[in-house]
Amino acid sequence: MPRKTSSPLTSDDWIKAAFRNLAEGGVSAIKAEVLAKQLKTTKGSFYWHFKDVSTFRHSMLKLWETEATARIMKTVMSTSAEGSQRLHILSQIISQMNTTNDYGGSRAEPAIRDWGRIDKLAETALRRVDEARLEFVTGLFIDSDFPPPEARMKAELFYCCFIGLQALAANALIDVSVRMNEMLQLLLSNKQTPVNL
Amino acid sequence: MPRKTSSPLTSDDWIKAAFRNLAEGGVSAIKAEVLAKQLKTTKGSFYWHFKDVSTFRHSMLKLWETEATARIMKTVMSTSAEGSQRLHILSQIISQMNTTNDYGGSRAEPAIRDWGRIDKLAETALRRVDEARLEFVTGLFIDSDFPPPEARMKAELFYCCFIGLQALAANALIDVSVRMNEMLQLLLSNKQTPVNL
DNA sequence: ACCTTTCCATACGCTACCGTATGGTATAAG
DNA sequence: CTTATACCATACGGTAGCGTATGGAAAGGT
Repeated sequence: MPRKTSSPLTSDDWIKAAFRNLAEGGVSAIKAEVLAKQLKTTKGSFYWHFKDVSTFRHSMLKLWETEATARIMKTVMSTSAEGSQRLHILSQIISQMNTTNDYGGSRAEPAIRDWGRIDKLAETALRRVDEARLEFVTGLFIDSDFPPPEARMKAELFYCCFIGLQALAANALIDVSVRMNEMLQLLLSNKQTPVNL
Repeated sequence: MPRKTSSPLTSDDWIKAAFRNLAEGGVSAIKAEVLAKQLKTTKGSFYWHFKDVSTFRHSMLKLWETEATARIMKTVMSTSAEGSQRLHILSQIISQMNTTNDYGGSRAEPAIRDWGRIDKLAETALRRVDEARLEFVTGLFIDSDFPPPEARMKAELFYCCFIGLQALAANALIDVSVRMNEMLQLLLSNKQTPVNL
C-alpha cells in the first residue's frame, strides 16, 4: 500500500510527540496507537522503531535525564555571573521555562515525578536528576560563601521550593518567579559570614 | 449462587481500598474489576454502590477534600500552643503523617495532585484544598506577629516547601522533618517586629 | 534491471476493562 | 410463610490497546 510521500519518521519524532502526551495526560497517555494516529501513521512504524511500549518509555526517560540535568547547568555556567548572582540567574531561568521547549517543558516534569512513584526505572532516573541538581545548587551556594553543610541545606530548601512551586503553578495560585526570588532572598539573607552587601 | 457469609460491603470499603490503589498506582489504577478482586467480590457489587467509575472517583475526591482540609487544622488548633508554636506543631504533624492512616496517607496526595493535571474536578478540588491550607498557614504566621502580606508570602513558601518535600520524600534523598524545621526557622528568623526570643 | 534495506500499512488474536442485564440469595418486616 | 429489599454473582457485548506477522512500496547500491 502507498508509502508516505513525506520524509520518514525518526525515533525522535515519536519521542517528542510522546512528551507532549506525557505532559498532558501522564505516563498512561503514552500509547502506541494513539501516537501513531497523531503522527498520521500506523503502529507498524512504531514497532519498527521500538521493541515495545515499555522500552519506548524508558528511552524517553533516558533522553529526559540528560536533558534535565545538563541543559540548565550549562546555561547558568555559560554566563559571566559569579557567586550568588548565578543563583539569581538560575532562579530566573527555571521560573521561565514554562510550557515551551521540546521534550515536554516544565509540564512534563511533574508527570515524570509522578511516574517515578509507580515505575522503578523512572524512580532511579528521577533520583539521579534530583541528586545532580542538588549538587549543582549546593555548589552555587558554596560559591556564595556558605560552608558546605549549610550550602547543602539551603540547596535542598531551594530545590524543594522549586518543586513545590512547579506543582502549584498549574493552579495559578502563586506567581512562580516572584516567590522564587523571595525564597532566594531569604536563603541568602542570613549568611554566617557576610562579605559584601 | 452463594451469598457472601461475611458482612456486606459499604461504599466506604470500596473507597478506602481505592485510595490504596490511588496511592500506589495513580488515578489510572482505580478500576472497578481490580477493586472487586481485591475485596474478594465482583463488580456487580461495585455497580450497585456506584453509578460508574467516573462518579466513584469523584466521590473519592469529595471525601479527600474534606479530610485533607479539616483534619490537620483541627489537630493543630486543639492544642494549647499559641503563636509561632503552632507552626512548629504543624511542621511536626505533616512531616510524620507518612504512609499510615486511611484515605491514602501522604502517598495519596501527590497522586491526587497529578490527577488534577488531567481532570477538571480534581483540579478544582485541589485548588480549594490548597487555598484553604494557605489561608490557614497565613493565619498562623499572622499570629506569629507578621503583617498579613508578609505572612501570606511566608505561608506560600512554607507550603511550597512542604509540597516539594512531599514529592521528594519517596526518593528518601531528604529528611522531611529536619528540613521542614529548618525552613520554619528560616521563615521565622527575620521578623520585622521582633517581640520575644 | 535486480536486489537489499529501510520504512510503513493492514490484518489478526489476545487481554483488560467498561457498563448492562438479569437473576440469585440472605435477611428483615409483615 | 410470604414478600420485599438490599446486596451480590454471572454472563454478555463492546472498546481500546498490546504485540505479531506479513506483505508491500520507496530508494539506493551494484
